[in-house]
This record gives sequence, C-alpha cells and structure tokens, in this order.
Amino acid sequence: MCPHRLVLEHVTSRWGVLVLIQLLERPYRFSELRRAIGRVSEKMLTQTLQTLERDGMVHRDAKPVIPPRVDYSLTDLGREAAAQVRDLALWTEKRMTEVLAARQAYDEARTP
Amino acid sequence: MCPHRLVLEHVTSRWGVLVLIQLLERPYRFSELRRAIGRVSEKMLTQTLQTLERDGMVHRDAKPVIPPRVDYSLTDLGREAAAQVRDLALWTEKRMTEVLAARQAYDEARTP
DNA sequence: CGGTATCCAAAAGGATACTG
DNA sequence: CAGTATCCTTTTGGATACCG
Repeated sequence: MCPHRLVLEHVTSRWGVLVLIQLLERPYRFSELRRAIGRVSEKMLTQTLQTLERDGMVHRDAKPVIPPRVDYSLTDLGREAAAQVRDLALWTEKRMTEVLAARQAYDEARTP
Repeated sequence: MCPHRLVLEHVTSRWGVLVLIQLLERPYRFSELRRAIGRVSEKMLTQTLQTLERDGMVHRDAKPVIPPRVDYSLTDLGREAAAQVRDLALWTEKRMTEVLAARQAYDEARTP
C-alpha cells in the first residue's frame, strides 16, 4: 500500500475525523476531548491521538504536574487536514436529503 | 450514530475512496474496475459498489446481454463527493514530506 | 461475466482493572 | 488525570465454490 494512502486512512478513520473536527474549535484535554466526542473508549482515543501526533497533525503538550495534565491541539498541518475533513462532513450533511431519497428508491425497487 | 456520519464513512472507506477516484476518470465495467484498483476481492468491490449505489453516488447500468455486462459510473452527487475525496488524497500526497519528517522526529524521540 | 453464499483468518474495537 | 495492559467481542476482509 502506498504511504500517502495510509495517512488518508488515518485522517478519515472513524475517530480521526471526530478528533480533528473537535480540535479545530480549540485545544482540549484528554478527558474533556473524550466527553466532547462521546462513546469513544480510552484505548481508541489514545491510539487515534498517537497516530495523528506521529503523522504531525496533532501536538501533545504534557505538563509535569500532579495530577497529570495533557493538552492536545492541531499543528498547521493538522489544521489543513481538519478543514478539508470538516468540509467533507459538512457536505454530507448538506446532501443528506438526496442520499436518503436515493436509499428509499433503492430499497423500494428491491422489496415490492 | 448520526446518519450523515455513516455516509462519510462510506465515501471515506478503504475501497470507497479508490472506487470514487477511479470512476471520476470515466465509467468502468466490474472486472475492469477490479483490475484498475488492484488487490480488491470481488466481495469487497461488490459490497462497496452496492453501498455507494444505495447512497446515490454510483449509477449501475446492467445490460441484458450474454455474457452479462455491467457499467458503473458516478452520479452528480457521486462526482461532488469524489472530487472532494480526490482533493484530500492529493493533499496527503503533497504533504507527505512533512508527514514523514514528523514521523521520524516522533520515532527518534522515543528510541534513543 | 458478474455476481452470491459460505467459511475462516485477521484486525478493529470495547470493558475492565491497574499504574505513575 | 492520563494513560497501559489484558481479555474478549464484533467487524472486516479474503479465498473458494457455485449460479444465472
């Protein structure tokens, strides 16, 4: 598999999309981000953030305090990706009526 | 899960992305599309095409001849989606250098 | 040719418990 | 608080065989 295809999979992955769009708004702490996204396990959020950090999309700022505090934000690269992903998400929202109509036509043609 | 999130997952799915980008060029027959994409099983290509057809992105034209001939093409809706997906794919290609640099820095910071 | 059906392997994902 | 580690379930994907 070509390497840039993998990056595309990271940013368009189930949780990657939601993380990028959320961080486009402002930086978030770990638990705060988890609550904002909703119904994501710690494991998947950790994994998604690590992948996006490794790809240079997300910046991780761990403050050496007790209790630990870690802030996540977008890099310049991440902001570019996030903006495109958000546009695609907004497009699907805007076109939802057409999609639902197409589905109904498709389903009705097959269950007479 | 909100419905438009599912549509987003369809168009950004592993094979969905490749199908949309390929069909942006011109219509394709089933086997022809399979060869063009490479290393996709019949099952996954069928499944992907059905999902995209149901969502109103892909048009399926089955000609009643022997041997069977089926042509797949993009609808207007599909062309809009495909263009955005292709742009995102082109962006990841363009930014690959930065991503690779970020990865190297990430990996080196963790294996001294 | 263009599928469908079945079975199986691999990967993704979640719940829980534990740690610095 | 922000993770790791472990275990288990669900989903995804591929190989194969068969059908119209």
